[in-house]
Amino acid sequence: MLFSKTCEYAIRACIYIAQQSGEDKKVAIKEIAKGIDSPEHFIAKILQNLSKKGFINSVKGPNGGFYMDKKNMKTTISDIVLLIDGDSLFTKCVLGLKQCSENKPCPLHNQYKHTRKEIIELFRNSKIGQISEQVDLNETFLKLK
Amino acid sequence: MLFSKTCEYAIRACIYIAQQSGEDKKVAIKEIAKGIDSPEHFIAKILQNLSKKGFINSVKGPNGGFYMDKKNMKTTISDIVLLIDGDSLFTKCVLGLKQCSENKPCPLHNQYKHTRKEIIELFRNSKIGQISEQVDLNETFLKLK
DNA sequence: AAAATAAAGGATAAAAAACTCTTTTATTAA
DNA sequence: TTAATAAAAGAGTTTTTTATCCTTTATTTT
Ligand code: FES
Ligand code: FES
Repeated sequence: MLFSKTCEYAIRACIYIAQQSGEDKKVAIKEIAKGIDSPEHFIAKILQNLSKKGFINSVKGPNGGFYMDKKNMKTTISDIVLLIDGDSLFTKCVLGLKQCSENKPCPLHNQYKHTRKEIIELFRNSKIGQISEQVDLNETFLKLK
Repeated sequence: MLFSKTCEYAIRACIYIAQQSGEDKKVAIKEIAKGIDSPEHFIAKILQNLSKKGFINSVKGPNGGFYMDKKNMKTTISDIVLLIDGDSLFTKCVLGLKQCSENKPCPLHNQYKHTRKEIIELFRNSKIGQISEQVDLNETFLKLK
């Protein structure tokens, strides 16, 4: 498993919010939970955190909810992963050595470093705004029926 | 994190046993724990499991311990991962959708599938026997200092 | 045969991750 | 200005992962 459950939900939620909302249209927790098929109270906590860190925007009260402004549309998958799971996936030794380095590499280091670089690039190049468009076109999905 | 802690220890332990042991020379739990810098009682449990599944060989009593026969030298990292962590890393959706498929792909599926293939290949092509030789030559390491 | 050794097995404990519930605060609309 | 709404905040529970301890079994050496 690359990501924690929390991180999976966070990414799906961000994409959903980007796709469903606008400055005027907001989406409520309940709708998000349904839209990405996640536990309602759990995603609530995650959204709270994303909001506090400024990754998504929120408004309380009637007609309130979550939305994503232009700036936040540029957030990358990498940004979200770093916020939720930290940089372990990107920097830590795949076999759990205290640190990953070229001097004292683990037996998988030399092959794995290339794959890891690819992973990092992939997530760095994936912007929420652009991804949400694919979902909008029904090319990709955030939950299964 | 790609692997569970259990899986990291299991891989390191297998490589250590392959490198240190032979049909006549066996290594004890204590030495293994030191050699790969893992909790002694925890690695004991893991070795028990690896032994039961036939991934490593063991002998009880004085001068007993763990070793690895010719056949087990051919075990791959992939085999160990499948035993300990199951196939989630290789088959499950990276964003946690109920299933990963081409029909209903998640937003990361199309790029990620190539990376995943690389990961799978990398681990399938890494044989314990061959890896242990690198460690023997001090080219790669199982613990830091 | 007895004592010593080392893994196997089983039960438990601590920590982290996943998930839930209840109360409070901000905002809006009636 | 009151009632309703929806997120924020905080506390709590459950489950899984990580780790430890103790007893039993097998083997070997004395
Ligand atoms: S040292 Fe293990 S991945 Fe770099
Ligand atoms: S559907 Fe998500 S990785 Fe294939």
